[in-house]
Amino acid sequence: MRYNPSEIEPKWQKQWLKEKVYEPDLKLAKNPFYNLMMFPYPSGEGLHVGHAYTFSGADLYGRYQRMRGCDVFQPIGYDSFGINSENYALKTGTHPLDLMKKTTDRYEKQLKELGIGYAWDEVLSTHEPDYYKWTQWIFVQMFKNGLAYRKKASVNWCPGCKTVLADEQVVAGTCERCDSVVIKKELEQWFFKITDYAEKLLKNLDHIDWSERIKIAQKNWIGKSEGASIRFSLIDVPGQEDKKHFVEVFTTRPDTIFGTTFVVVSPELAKFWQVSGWQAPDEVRKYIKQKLEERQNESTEKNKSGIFSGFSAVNPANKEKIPVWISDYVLAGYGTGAIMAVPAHDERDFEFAKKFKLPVSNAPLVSIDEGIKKSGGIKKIQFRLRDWLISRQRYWGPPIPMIFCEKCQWQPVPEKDLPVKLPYIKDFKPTGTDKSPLATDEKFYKVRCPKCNEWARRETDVSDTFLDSAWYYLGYLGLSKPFDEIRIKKWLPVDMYIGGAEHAVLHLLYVRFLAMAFKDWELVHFEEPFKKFRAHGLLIKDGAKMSKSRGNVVNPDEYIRAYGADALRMYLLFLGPFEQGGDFSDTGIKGITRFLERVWKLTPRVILRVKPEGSHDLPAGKAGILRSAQNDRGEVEQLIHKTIKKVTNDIENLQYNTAISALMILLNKFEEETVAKEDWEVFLKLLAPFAPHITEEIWCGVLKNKKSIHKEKWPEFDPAMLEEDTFELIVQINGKFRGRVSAAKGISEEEAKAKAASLESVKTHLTGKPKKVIFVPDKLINFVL
RNA sequence: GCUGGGGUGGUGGAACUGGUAUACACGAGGGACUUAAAAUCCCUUGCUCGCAAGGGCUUGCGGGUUCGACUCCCGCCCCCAGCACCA
Repeated sequence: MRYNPSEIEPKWQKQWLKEKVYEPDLKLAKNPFYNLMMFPYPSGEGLHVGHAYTFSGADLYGRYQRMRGCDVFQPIGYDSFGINSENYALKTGTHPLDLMKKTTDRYEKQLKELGIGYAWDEVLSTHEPDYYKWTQWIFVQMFKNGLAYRKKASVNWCPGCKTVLADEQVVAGTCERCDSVVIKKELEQWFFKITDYAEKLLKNLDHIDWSERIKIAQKNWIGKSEGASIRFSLIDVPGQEDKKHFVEVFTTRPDTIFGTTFVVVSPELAKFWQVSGWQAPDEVRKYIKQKLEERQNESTEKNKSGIFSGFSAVNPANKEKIPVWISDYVLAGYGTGAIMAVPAHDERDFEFAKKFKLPVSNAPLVSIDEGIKKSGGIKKIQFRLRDWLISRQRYWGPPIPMIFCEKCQWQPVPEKDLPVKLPYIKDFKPTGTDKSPLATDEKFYKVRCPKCNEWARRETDVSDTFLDSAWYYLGYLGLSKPFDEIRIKKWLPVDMYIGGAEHAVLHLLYVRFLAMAFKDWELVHFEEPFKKFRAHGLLIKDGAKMSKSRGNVVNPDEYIRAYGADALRMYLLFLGPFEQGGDFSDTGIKGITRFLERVWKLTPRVILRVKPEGSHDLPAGKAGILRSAQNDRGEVEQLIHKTIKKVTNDIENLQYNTAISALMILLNKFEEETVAKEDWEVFLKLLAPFAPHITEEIWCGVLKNKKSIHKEKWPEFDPAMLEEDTFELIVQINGKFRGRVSAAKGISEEEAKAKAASLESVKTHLTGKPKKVIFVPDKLINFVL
């Protein structure tokens, strides 16, 4: 019988579903383990091989935990709301609602063909009213708790996606999604007050078990700076001579206060002064106007420009009169929008001073505390993190559940009226204005005020997709009641979360923020939703990222068809360390196919307990010696225990590539031997998380076991078996390897010397008496000449 | 520029706490089987000098510490990811 994955794989996939192998009892599970992986957004192209890679790696971990005796909950769903899905709908001219059914069905089929062990009973899609009812409910709670507010601000606008974006979605001045250059617009929008949690978001990073690179990215993004806020009085401001004015700056270097030679303010702050009565000279007005316009259209230039305001400030520390400049190198949205410039200690200030021939002081430094004291400043902590802009002027998202009434102002939709259903709008194209397409549907937006019952207007923007995904791990526990206390206590926080590093300051930050809010509202008992998070690497092709534009995207379907899901999964994980990613090439998959075929072929030989065919006339060599040795069994048994240890450790550390190599080594050994059935069973169990179908077929189909191998107990190694009484003594001369010799453990230096000296290769090099001998017990001996 | 990760054979990649560099695969070459091919099995395979025995060299580059360095220290170069005028 040949190994035929296309026959056995679908068979077991069906059987597993039927037996509910991957459906733990959410209420009664005794040993819960929540194994979560980032859910995909269903793109029209279907699942690609990158998904296959990450899901295989995460599934392997879950399978391992199941065999370790855990009730593993491994759910899946679709991040189906949002601009990505909507854009695809626009491209194909299909309504996203009609599209979703088709695409999620396709994903489900593909995921099942990969043999990922999901709890399909709990599958969810964020665009379904059952789900977004709770997304909206969370919005309402945010509003009621003062964490959702409206503010007119200069916000990021993506001309490609025709909507505003959060700071986190702007990558190097361009849209994270469509690469358009993001511009600034002055708009009134909904924000979530993530900054309230800046300190906690930062502090908790110290104790959560997350991939280091994600923690660092979040730390930088939150960007805590400790410094001082210092006031500089302004003198002779034209048009304001009669009043006392000052400018407040934020600095992390109050110790350099005596070196301050000028003050710089952002064009935005200058504009504000102008509006407040400052009569600026014409060329200054012109400059401000021009810079403000530029900031609308392009990301900030590094070429510093600037202009003298015409008036001065007083350095509070030494009472020196210094000029006030206006420049675009000072940001409006950070600190106070004004800085004290210390060219002697700040590269940017130095550059600016050089360009405009401003003085550079060499005044000495003082201590930070003294600097603050002398300048009359106060200590201040400043974060780089800004509030989360949550509204989107698009169609395909959960309508923001708010109503505006002229009399009562903003009112949340009463909870009993949730969900606010997204109406089916035929023309769902973004309008390009600051209004969502929902604003064209009078039936939708014309409502009664929930408070006074007068006619009012419903909010027509939808919320950011990242709000949908910021709580989905709760949704899997049951959409009828996602905050069910018993289930939450049992399953959360999530034991293991695996996903992409690209979400470091997006999803992974938002999801922590929401959990902290939930904790404060006493909905959950944890601040941190994921005990452990690991970022997987990126699967690349020919050294480059896979992308549609490069045309190097690999579809997993054809590989499943040609080699089977087991081979594909195992091959992907063999490419490199899971946290580092790998380079996909289709030649390497053959190696895994050969391996699985050899596993398949060895099975009948194990049952019959025969040596491999043709073993008698194998040439003497590694194999020949092994067979003739008396202690065959001992050596094989030791290797089995070594392999159990290695595979176990490697899975724990997500080093699947080396675990697979250890399994290959064991198989190579088995092929030279007569294998005992119990040893073979150990091997199959170790292989089961890597290749779930073939191992199940052998386990149940060939070996006639009743219970699925995936519910079997993970093998344990006996540490005593790993102890050896002999070791390979390494012999070096001048630190260079010259040979090795087997020796009993614990031999003395003298014995080792004698043993080493008897080696031919040593004799030829050991000329004369060594100056020194280095002896490392049970390891090596080094003669220094 | 800053932060993090990395640079090892023809390729993907191994290597404990400083102690045999190149595990495991892929590819390549040779052989067996076959009418032939595929598949399979066996052997070889870091580079280099040598008929051979054997020698020399080799973990991005240059130094250092050490009996001994892929591993530690100093100085550089390159690649990937993130941040980027955050005062």
